[in-house]
Amino acid sequence: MLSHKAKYALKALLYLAQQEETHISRTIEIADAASIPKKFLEQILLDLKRGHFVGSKQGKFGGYYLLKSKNDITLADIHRLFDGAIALLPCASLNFYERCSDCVDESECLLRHGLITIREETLKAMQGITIASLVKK
Amino acid sequence: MLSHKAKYALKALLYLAQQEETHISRTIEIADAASIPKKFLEQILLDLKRGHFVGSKQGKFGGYYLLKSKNDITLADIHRLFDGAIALLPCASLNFYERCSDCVDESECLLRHGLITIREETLKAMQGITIASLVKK
DNA sequence: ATTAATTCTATAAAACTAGTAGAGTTTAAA
DNA sequence: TTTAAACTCTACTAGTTTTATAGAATTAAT
Repeated sequence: MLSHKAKYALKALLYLAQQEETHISRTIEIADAASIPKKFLEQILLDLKRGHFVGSKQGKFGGYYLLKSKNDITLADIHRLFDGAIALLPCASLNFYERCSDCVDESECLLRHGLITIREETLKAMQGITIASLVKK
Repeated sequence: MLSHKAKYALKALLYLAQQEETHISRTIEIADAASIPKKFLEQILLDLKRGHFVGSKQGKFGGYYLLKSKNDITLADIHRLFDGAIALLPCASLNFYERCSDCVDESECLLRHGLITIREETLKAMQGITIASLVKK
């Protein structure tokens, strides 16, 4: 399941993607339009900025705008940024790999093989969903 | 990501699936073989019993055994029993449907459509992984 | 009776989540 | 140069969930 943070991030990105290219959106504007607590959204937008998905302009008349193309922001990207690994266990993860403490021999683990298959399929599906594809629907 | 409970449940089921059909496994035996805290495993096995995946025999020489065929226990089943919805948001879930409190018009939600697609693909993949398929690898 | 097992309920510590608070910084414009 | 409006940053908190642990009750075989 997605955290609220990830869900709010996606809603915010969808909002930004629907504005004109040159438009700069204030936090409060996004928060109101997408029903997101403003102070919470502030943190989320900063995370999205640190992830180089959005850019910001500070000061009066400042705000946020899409930095990456909406075709290049995938569900997988946002999941990883806010909720971490796509895989069901760290030992089956590409970007968040970690060994299981209770694992004797990883290469012999029956579970891991299946979970890697799942990760491959889920990742492919999640990379197929972009902000652009969501807006078009 | 899977909870430890779900992971332990899968490891326990894999252990049971590798025993002879008539064999009854004690909790401590499974716990030792699969490196699972015994008292924690007790709860998990009870959950699996209530979910009709395993059966039990009480008293001396009692223990647990597979109730369902290992071909009929899927990763999706275990995920749902211990970790709930397969979908990334409750509004995109089949078995754990719930409306988003911040949603104005669900049929208009851009996010939901994409998440339903993901759920369909993930579910199909997870239903393809059975205890039997994991043991065979 | 005794032993060995499951079953049940309660508890507790740690981690995580969701959200809030408030001070600081930056920028545009009057 | 002052003011207003915005982003930026750090800390905090309340609540929930997770991961167990403890111990008593029940069941069944010998």
